[in-house]
Amino acid sequence: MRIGELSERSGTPVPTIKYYLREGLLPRGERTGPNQASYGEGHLHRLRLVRALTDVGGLPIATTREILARVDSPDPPITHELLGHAMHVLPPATKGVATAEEEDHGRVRALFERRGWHVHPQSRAAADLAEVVATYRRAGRPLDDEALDGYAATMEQAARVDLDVIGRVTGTDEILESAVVYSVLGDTLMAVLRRLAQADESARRAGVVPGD
Amino acid sequence: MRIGELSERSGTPVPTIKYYLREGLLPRGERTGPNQASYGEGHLHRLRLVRALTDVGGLPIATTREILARVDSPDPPITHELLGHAMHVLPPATKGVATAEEEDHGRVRALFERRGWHVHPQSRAAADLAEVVATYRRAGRPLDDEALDGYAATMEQAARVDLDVIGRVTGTDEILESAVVYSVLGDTLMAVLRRLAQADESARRAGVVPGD
DNA sequence: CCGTAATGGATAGTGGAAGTATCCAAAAAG
DNA sequence: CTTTTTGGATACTTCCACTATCCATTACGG
Repeated sequence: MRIGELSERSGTPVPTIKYYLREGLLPRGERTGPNQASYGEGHLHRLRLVRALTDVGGLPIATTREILARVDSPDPPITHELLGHAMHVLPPATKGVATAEEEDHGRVRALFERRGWHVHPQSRAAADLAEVVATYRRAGRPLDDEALDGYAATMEQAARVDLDVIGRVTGTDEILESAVVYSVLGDTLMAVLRRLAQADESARRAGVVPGD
Repeated sequence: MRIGELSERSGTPVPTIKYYLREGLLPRGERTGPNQASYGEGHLHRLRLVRALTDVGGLPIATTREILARVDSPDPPITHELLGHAMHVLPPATKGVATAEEEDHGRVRALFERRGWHVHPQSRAAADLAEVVATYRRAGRPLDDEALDGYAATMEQAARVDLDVIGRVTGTDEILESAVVYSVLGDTLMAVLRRLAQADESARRAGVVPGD
């Protein structure tokens, strides 16, 4: 197909597709003449993936390009760590603006200890967590250990659902892509479901009989 | 205090504080002369709140202003629905770019039914959820009912932790602000904890003995 | 007391991100 | 055989979140 059909079928304007081609988010089509190229179903799939990650996942274009490059790279992730590897592909959850104090890092290490989490305390994710903990504190709403444990336990459950869902995907080369999709869109999904669950729980506690 | 100290104590550059004053995110200080004004601890608190919501919560300036305006407004939220009300103050979780089909809305209604959620299917949050469900589908990774239920159950648990934490806050006028902080920063916290829990769960399933 | 620095407030400018618009000669379509 | 579309390059636009500059005052340090 040519770019017009790609645009039609994906709902993306032609100039935007050209922009993604320039930026390397979408591979060029196969050249068939001086001003002709042909795109396949793979291009359409990739384009839909880009829109999902950027529009709903909220990823910047530059981050999306890096993630896709790693998803495409044929270097062999050891099967045994394929899923753990997929996590490395993911974008950082924070912008790294606030800086955490030793106090916050200590609380993060203690949390890992309590939950038996197998995570290197120097990892990027651990630093992100300390940053978020520090932000709660500075905003005047510190998180106590009970709350932190409660949220951690909740996310353990979410992670089990994630891995179950990803585990259902067959095809080694599809696993990495699906891990990215489920993880990135998962953040947005969690946020939306959490708002709904909050509203419901709030009504429930206010004494509104469910199903009323 | 004057603007220099406010800047010092909050870690925010003076020009940025002036920008927030212009944009109405921070109330003006009390005028004490033609070019002098004095700020109090309340201003410092508000400034830290703004930085928490924008830097770590990722909210745009305009959204932050609207939220703060509602937090400030003294119109009486009925105690019985104060927490549910707080949810209305919150920003939408999606940008409303993708459009869901009837199929997606149907799945959302069915989910509400299965979980006994007390939510109006025409609400903004329900539309957001349908949009996210549609995005998974278009990205070629549809969510089945089992996964959706699993995530919903997880977020019910998160919401219970949220309401427990918010419930510990005393002082009626503080509750709305804390509900906003916990909800907004909670999204980021969930995302970070989920990455960590995913990595741990992934290692666990790969046969790495925990605590090894 | 006096020179330097900081202040409140207004107005203008910057830099990055994500597209849009325009142009072109060469196909393609009706 | 005229009109539209195409691939590709280059230039332009819009929005956002700040920064910089300016100015007539205070405030501060020696």
